[in-house]
Order: sequence, then structure tokens, then C-alpha cells
Amino acid sequence: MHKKTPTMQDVARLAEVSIATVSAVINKTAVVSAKRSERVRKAMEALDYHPDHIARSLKTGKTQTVGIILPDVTNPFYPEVITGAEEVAHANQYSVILCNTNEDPVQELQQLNILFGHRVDGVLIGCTDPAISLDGLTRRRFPIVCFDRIPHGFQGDSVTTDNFHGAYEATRHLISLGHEEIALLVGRTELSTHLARLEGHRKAMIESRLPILGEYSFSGGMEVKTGHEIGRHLLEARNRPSAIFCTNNKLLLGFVTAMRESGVHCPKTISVVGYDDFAWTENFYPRLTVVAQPARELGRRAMQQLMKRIKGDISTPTQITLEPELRVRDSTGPRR
Amino acid sequence: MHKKTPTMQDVARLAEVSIATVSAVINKTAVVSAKRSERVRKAMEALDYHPDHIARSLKTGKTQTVGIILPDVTNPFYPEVITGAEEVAHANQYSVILCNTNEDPVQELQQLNILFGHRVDGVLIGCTDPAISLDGLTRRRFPIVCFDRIPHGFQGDSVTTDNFHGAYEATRHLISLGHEEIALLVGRTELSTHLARLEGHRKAMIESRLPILGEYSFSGGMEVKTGHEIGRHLLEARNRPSAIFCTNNKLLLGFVTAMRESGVHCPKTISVVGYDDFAWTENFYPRLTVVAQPARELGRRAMQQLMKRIKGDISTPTQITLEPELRVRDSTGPRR
DNA sequence: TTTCCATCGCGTAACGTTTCGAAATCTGCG
DNA sequence: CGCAGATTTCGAAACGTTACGCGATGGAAA
Repeated sequence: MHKKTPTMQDVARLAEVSIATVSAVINKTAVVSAKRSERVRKAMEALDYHPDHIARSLKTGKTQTVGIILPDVTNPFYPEVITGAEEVAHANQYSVILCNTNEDPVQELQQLNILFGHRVDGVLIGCTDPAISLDGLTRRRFPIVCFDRIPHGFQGDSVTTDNFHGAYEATRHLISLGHEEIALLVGRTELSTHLARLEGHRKAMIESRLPILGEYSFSGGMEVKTGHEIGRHLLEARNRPSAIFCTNNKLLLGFVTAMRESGVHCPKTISVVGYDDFAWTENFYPRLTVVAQPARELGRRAMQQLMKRIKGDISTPTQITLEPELRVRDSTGPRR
Repeated sequence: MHKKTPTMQDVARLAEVSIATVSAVINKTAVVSAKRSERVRKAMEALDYHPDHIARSLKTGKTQTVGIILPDVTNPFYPEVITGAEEVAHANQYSVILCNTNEDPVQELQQLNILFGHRVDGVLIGCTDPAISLDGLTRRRFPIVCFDRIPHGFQGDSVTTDNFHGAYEATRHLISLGHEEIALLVGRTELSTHLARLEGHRKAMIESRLPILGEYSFSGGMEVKTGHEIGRHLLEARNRPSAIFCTNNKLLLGFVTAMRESGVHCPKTISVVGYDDFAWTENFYPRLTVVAQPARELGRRAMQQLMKRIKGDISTPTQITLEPELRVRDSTGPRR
């Protein structure tokens, strides 16, 4: 048999004070004499009392909880973002509800409604559906900060990395090594991130007056398998490129496997640049040259912005852009 | 200017019914005539009304929310677990609050208290502190299911993989290839998982009457750097082993790098078995032989068990053990 | 027409907090 | 000792729901 969890009522009774006094002690919202506040503290201790956030939230309208919606926890980029975001959330006494959409727009909408029902104080969203409309929500005074992928036409707060510039640098790097036939393996170009990378790549190519050949451009799914198929096809073609820039890490994985299967040497025969840096990229063989995004910092900044909004900041929306960094390792080398 | 979010009050007024009727319609908790319930539905639609989970929770004592506490989202094993757990939770209309402890026991306790304050209906925990005491909580009728790492002496529900057997199979595999000097690189042996792996390895060695040499056994941190250092030291030793079994993926990463730096060929000179299977292990060079844990299934099973408890199941605690699977690839070969 | 039941709708008391204004108590000074 | 003013404490009304039990309605049986 178990007694139910204690309430302020119980604490008040034991400490022989009023409920209001207990509340004052807990929230330091009024001065309470040393003697009484000590009695209250003792009573809380004795009963193992923990305030009920639910009841508090109902009264205050604040839940001290934020939501994070993202496409896929299984993509190691996101856990890094989460870590950064959680860090600042916890520092501000906020809890985080995590929602996975599994890259499914329908789930994304559901999750948003669930979070709304939970009356979270705000949400961070890495959009699954590039065409999602968040305006209705933001207008309801439901603070939202977008990170990584920004939906089309979104006017609110956002934090991204400079995908255009990252891709530009990656391609520049390949060009500087003497490569001219550079293939591009890009993810879903409906996504703001991948579109920007596509454009960054193109700018570098055009600047150097290099041809952007149709047979070197692939966009589509973002699965290992896709990368593998494209790799097989591309590597056996007569006019195979001498370098490839791949904007998605799963695609890259498949491509690298195809490369190994074809006996093509990297970087001697073909140079490879990937996107995103993880624990294993440096231990891959060959060590991968990649564009690294400051994922954790991105999470931090996004959450900081959200915290500001929650605290009532109503300045005009900010679009923060962080700089990615090209990390040159062994998978890229001079053209032969 | 914005109107505040609508309440049942508003819906009732617009539909010209009582609040109780609105509630009945929403929860299907009583029969309401077609005409009225249609009016209510229309009104909800018109006002864009969403029930307030907070208020509901206060009344019902159920939050439809569970917590997941784990040591490190950044270790790709956990995102898989999360995915499985979330899947089941959502199917049961539960939301998930995610808590990272960053491998810090102090944070773990804090998180537990926060979750308790949020009045979550239960929690899933992959323990950071092997000595944490969960008894007090479970006795408070706060359903807890442990997964992966089980704290010392824990008597409640748990879901793990058979670490002992996984390690046993891994070492058996090496022995069957003719290896005799097998080194073990094990993580923190205070953790139930790594201790079991250590013991599984030993059993296989002893069964085959092979010596367990002190200079081949390393336990300690679980960082890439540590694996790297041990690798350097071990590979340059006079009597270096012909095979190594590594129970932690970060350690393994460091070790593999050291191997490459020393010019030691795998699997010709040394065979390697790792733990946990990820997208990249198969694309590594060499393709890694590993013990794969059914991480997603583990998450599913753990959440299923938690759901049962939340729904009032009070049968005696179950300890579920899932079988890992040895995936033989290219990093292990016959001894030369 | 009256009586009886089934059906459906509603009023209202919680749930555990916060908060505000009023009541109680204390302080110091004339 | 009395009183004003400052300080500390308290009572009670919300917050948005759910759920219990009573009252109203209406059709069928008598």
C-alpha cells in the first residue's frame, strides 16, 4: 500500500503554515521569516515533496518545456544538434520533448499538434516538409525557431550553416587541385540545404568556366543504396569524372563502397569530398575530406534564440548563419 | 493583437451546449446526439481549438508522456534505441521527453527529478551510474524500465542484449580462425554491459584452454583517444596479439587508426572484432566484423514493457534478453 | 391521459498550484 | 502605552479540464 504523492497541502500542514507560505518558500516570491522557511524546508524534505509542474503550468501558462522536431535521430548530424540545444535548454531550466518525423510530413504536422497540445513554450524545428507553413503557428504566439532546413518562404527566426558557401569551398578545393570533370551527388533539392549546396557548387564551377555536365549531376533520395547505384553507374562510364562532391553522408557511404568494389583508388584516380564530419570520417580509409558543420553550435544558437523569444523578446526575426569548415584530409588529391 | 487560445468554454458557447457535452464529444465518454456532436465538432474546427493536455493531466493524473534517460545521444547506438522506443510510444499516443546525462551521474539524478516533477507516466533509463538506486522510485509507483545498462542489484523490469553471449561468440569466432593470442579491449567494467562482455570473452578463452594474458587486457575510458593509445602501445610490443576483440565502438575507432598508422594489415596481420553495427561499419575499410545488437528492437521492447506497467500491469518484473548477432565481414581472417 | 424507463444533457466539485489583496503581527517612536 | 507604518502571513479565487450524479425529455405501455 502506498500513500499518494504529497502536495503543498501536506507540506503546509506539517510545517504548520499556510499553503501560500509554502509557495513563497519554493519560488522565493516573497520574504518568509527564517524560522518558518526552515520549517517548510524540513517538511518538504521529510515528505520527499516535489512540486507538481503540471499544476504549476496550468496556473502560470508556462510549461518550462520546449519541443524539438527533426527528421531523423538516426542521422548523426541531429544528435549533435540535440546535444547543443539540450545544453542551453537545461541551463535555462527547460526540458526537451523530442519528436522524430522519420522524414514524413504527415508525422511532422501531428507532432506539431501534439506539442501544441502539451502547451510547450516553444519549438525548434528542422523541417521535414520544405513546404510546411509555420505562419499560422507563429502568429498564435507560439515561438518557433527553424534550424538546418528552412521551409520555403519562412520569415521567422532561423539558424543554419552557410550551405552555399560550404559547397562553394568544397568545389573550389577540388578545382584548385586541378580537377575539371567534377561530379555532384546532391540530396533532395527541395530541401533548402541541398539546394544551396547545389548552387554553391555551380557558382564555383561557373566562376572557373568549367562545364556542368548533366551526366555528372544526380539528385534524388538520400539513402546509402542510392549512392551505391549511382557510384556503380558513374564509375563504369567511359567519361568518368576525376572528382566527386557529395552533399549527403549516406549517399557518400554508398558511393565509397561502389568505388572500392570497382577497384578505383581514392584519391589517386578519383577525389572525394563529403558533407558533415563525424567520429568515423577521420578513421575511414581513406580519411575523408569533408565540409564540417558546427552542428552542436547550431543547436545551441537555435535554442538560445528560442529562449529569448520565450522570455518575451519581440524584435524582428533573425536569420543566423554559421560558417562551415572544409577539412582537407586524404580523400582528395591532385588530378593526374 | 492576438486572442488567447480558445478553451472548452469558448467551444461550448459557440456550439450552444454545456462544457460537459464538449468534453463528452472529445473523449467519447458518453453518448451525445448526432446533431449536437456535429455542432461541437464544427465549433472546435472554427475556433481551431486544441485540448489543453496540461489541464487534462492535472485532472486525470496521467500526462501521456514518458521520459527516456540515456548517457549520450551522440553514441549512435542510442538513437537507434530511441527510434524504436518512440515508435511504440507514439503508437500508444505517448510523447517522449528525452534526457541526456552526458555520462554524468549527477545529471542523471537531476533528470530523474525533473521527469518526476513533470509527472511523466513512466521512464525508460539506460543507466549512467551503475550504482544508482532506483528502488525508491519504483516503490513510489513510478514505473521504470531499464535498458542496455542495468544498475547493480536492480530488481525491476529490464531489457538488454545478451552481452555475455555476444562476446563469447566473438571470441569463439577468433579462436575458430586459429587465433590464440587474443587481446581484449574492454570499456568501463563497472558497467553491466562491459562486465558481461569481459566475462563472455573469458569463458571462451578458458574453454579453449587459452591463456588470458594481463598485457592483452585493457579496460578504462571509452574514448577514441584511449583506443588509439592502447593500439600504439600494443602493436609495437614484441609479443603482439594476432587478434583483438574490442567491446566499444569508440575505442575500436582509435585502435583501427593506430593499426593503420603502424602499417599493420588487417586482417592479414591482425584480426579485429568490434561491438555494435552502424551504417558505416560496412563501408569501413576493411569492412568490420562486429557483434550487432538489435538496438531498435531493444527500444521497442523496453517501451512495450513500460506501456504495460503504465496501463496497470502489476505482474512480477521481467528481465528480457535479446540475442545479439555476430556479423562476419572482412576484418577477421585466419591466423597466419 | 398517466406512469415508467431509457436516454441524453448539464451543473459542479475537484485536481495542485500561483497570486493578489486583506489580515495579522511586529517595530519603533512619541 | 498607543499608534502608524512596515513587514510577514494567510484566505480564496482562478487556471482548463474530467466525471459524478441528478434533472429533463420523450416514447411506449397501461
